[in-house]
Amino acid sequence: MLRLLVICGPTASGKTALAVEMAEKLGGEIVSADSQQCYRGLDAGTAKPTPDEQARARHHLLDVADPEEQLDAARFVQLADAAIAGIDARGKRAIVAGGTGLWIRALLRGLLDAPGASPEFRAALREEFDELGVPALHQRLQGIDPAAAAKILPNDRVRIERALEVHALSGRPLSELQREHRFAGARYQALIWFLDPPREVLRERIDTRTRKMFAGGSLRRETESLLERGATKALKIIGYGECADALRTGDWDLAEERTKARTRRYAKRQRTWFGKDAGPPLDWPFDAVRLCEVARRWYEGAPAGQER
RNA sequence: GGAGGGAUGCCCGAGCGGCCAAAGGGAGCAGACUGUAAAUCUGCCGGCUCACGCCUUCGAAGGUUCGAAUCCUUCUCCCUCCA
Repeated sequence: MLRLLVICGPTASGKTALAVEMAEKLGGEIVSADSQQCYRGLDAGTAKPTPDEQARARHHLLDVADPEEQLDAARFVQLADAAIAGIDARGKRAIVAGGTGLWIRALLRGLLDAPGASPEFRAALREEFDELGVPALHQRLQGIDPAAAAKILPNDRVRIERALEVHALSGRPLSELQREHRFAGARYQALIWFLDPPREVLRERIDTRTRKMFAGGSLRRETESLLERGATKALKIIGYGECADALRTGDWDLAEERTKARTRRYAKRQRTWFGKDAGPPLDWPFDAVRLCEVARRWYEGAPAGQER
């Protein structure tokens, strides 16, 4: 089984910088596991690796879709698998770096075998339940897949719709598929580094980054371009929606503050996720030189468990 | 100088005699997560307590009342209008 180094952690924790450094020192290429950096045209707002960073180390899965397209976890796994295979074939080392917990989990453990999202099915559901409300959807799920309904809260529209969709398209209840799958099988041998800076440090880094984001003109240009193209889905991404608001209201300070706050909450969710999935975080501050040695040994076949 | 309006929990803001430790929002804290995941959703959020509960809060000090964030008096500060 192929060996990978996975660098995860909350946004602004320094994943990119560490990944680039490791790639340079170890002869590696980076596979981005980021659900927003994969879109073209979203650079400043997603803190995508800069051209300079991309020149220092080869990156994969950046700019592989347009913002109006939907790149989901399953598609990500396909693309990442292909990228990793390519890296291996070139005799290089694959470094996965990113903050999208579900995507990393999916890459490492696979997703259950179920049909993909069906826009038609979702649209029909929306139409039918527009008036009735989300709890009514939950009621329906209760009748179809009680086990799934028990685990999904009555207002969680996204999950309820998905559970209904899986059943409607595959004929099997989602809860049953989940019971069989359980993320049980490993697809790669992964050395996982969870970057988790102290709260105050992360906050400061988020503030600084957001300030620069708004001070430079790129975020604004990118947002304007999204608005022109009607790529409204991208306005859900942290920073872009706030920027679009500011373009309308002129209140840039508010937009910046909101972006900072939203980023903080996002970072918290990431911490919660990785705290569970990735185990204890790396000591902070980390020693890149030592980590480099650790990674080298890992790629050379050191047994799991001795990677620290 | 005169006439009004206002001061509420970290912030904004509702409440205008009991059902008020005080709606709602924000921030903060914790958590869930199997093809939307930077999404979606949940809980906590004055103090003490595992809890029944107890204690201290609605600018300050007095007062009315069985009972006050809510009514009255004085004081402090803020805003608007007239001079």
